Amino acid sequence: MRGAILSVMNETDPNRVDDSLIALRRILRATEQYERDLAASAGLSPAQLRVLQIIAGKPDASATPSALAQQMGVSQATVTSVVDKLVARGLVRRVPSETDRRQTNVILTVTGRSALDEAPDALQQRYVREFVKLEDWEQAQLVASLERVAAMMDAHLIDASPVLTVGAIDGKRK
Amino acid sequence: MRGAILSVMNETDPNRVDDSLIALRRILRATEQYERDLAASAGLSPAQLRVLQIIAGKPDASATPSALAQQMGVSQATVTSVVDKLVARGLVRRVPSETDRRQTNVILTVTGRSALDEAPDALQQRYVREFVKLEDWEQAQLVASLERVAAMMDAHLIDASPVLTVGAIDGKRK
DNA sequence: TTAGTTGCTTCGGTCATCTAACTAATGGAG
DNA sequence: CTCCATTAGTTAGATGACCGAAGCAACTAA
Repeated sequence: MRGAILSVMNETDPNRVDDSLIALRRILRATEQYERDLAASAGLSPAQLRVLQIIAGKPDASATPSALAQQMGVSQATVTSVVDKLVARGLVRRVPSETDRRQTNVILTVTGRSALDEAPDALQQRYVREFVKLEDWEQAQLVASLERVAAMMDAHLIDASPVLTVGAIDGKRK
Repeated sequence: MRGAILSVMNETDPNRVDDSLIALRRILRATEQYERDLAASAGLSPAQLRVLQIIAGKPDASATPSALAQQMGVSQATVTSVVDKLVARGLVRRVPSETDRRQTNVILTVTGRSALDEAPDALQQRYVREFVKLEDWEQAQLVASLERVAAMMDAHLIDASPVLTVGAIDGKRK
């Protein structure tokens, strides 16, 4: 790797910033890569998978397009097109809301549910397996650090809502 | 409820795995979002920016399409199209290799270089600013944790090559 | 009732990406 | 020195994600 490039120093060791950024990059890359493979093997695109996961994470297994858009950080128009595809595959269904007829609830079908079960969360798999092996204090440490980093990064970003399928985790450790 | 995995201490952790995954998700989302904003403000797409960064990170500010493809984890065809766009904007140039005429070197133009200078690395900006504020031990802690997580995630993935623009880092304060 | 707001879809684009050819150069086996 | 397999890149043709703007309902207030 590189190294001596930034040598001069005063207070903060620049290599540390560097190291942390590199580690972050690795994490990002690994995740992206994995997400792609995963989606591919499940016959779903990452975005489609994400929608399924978000919906599945809701208590009633349903969500409105606008909620999805917000959670995913994309526009409603985008959600519409992704949902279209999921509908076409019979993984979700659009059900008009009864309380407000402008709203549509996107709900999982049985097929969709099982498709999801086939495809574990992108981050999980390998990571979770390793994680549970750690000592208690190490886990706590990691969580604290990650949250710290997350806080540093998304400070201004509204609501980074966890998508993240608690369900899938439960499934594992039951 | 859950967490039967740990026994020793008070059964603190109501799902740490969860927490860590959520934090990770936040990090990913923040990064993606930021990358988009950034790219938008620089008039470049994320992929284009990434190519520029990788090239700039090379000692001679040049890289072959295949090298780019590998580092980015995409196909050569993709690189070709991204590079096409960069060429169209005059940010890079294709220069046939002299040693092997099958090869092409993609090099930064002056314009490309300055475009890059305008656009700091996606991860940096906010994150780095916060990072350097931390106490020394906290930084060390974070780095260790991040590396640990990275190792857990990319175990099998080859080469997570740091793209990451050493240049932009010392740009922060030299 | 009328006007404004909200939720969603439709439309027309751009960009990233892929796989499958295809072209050109290289380099090794005869 | 001549073939041909291999390697580097590009071209072609698709699909998907995404966006902004425009359109349409349905709600909400005045």
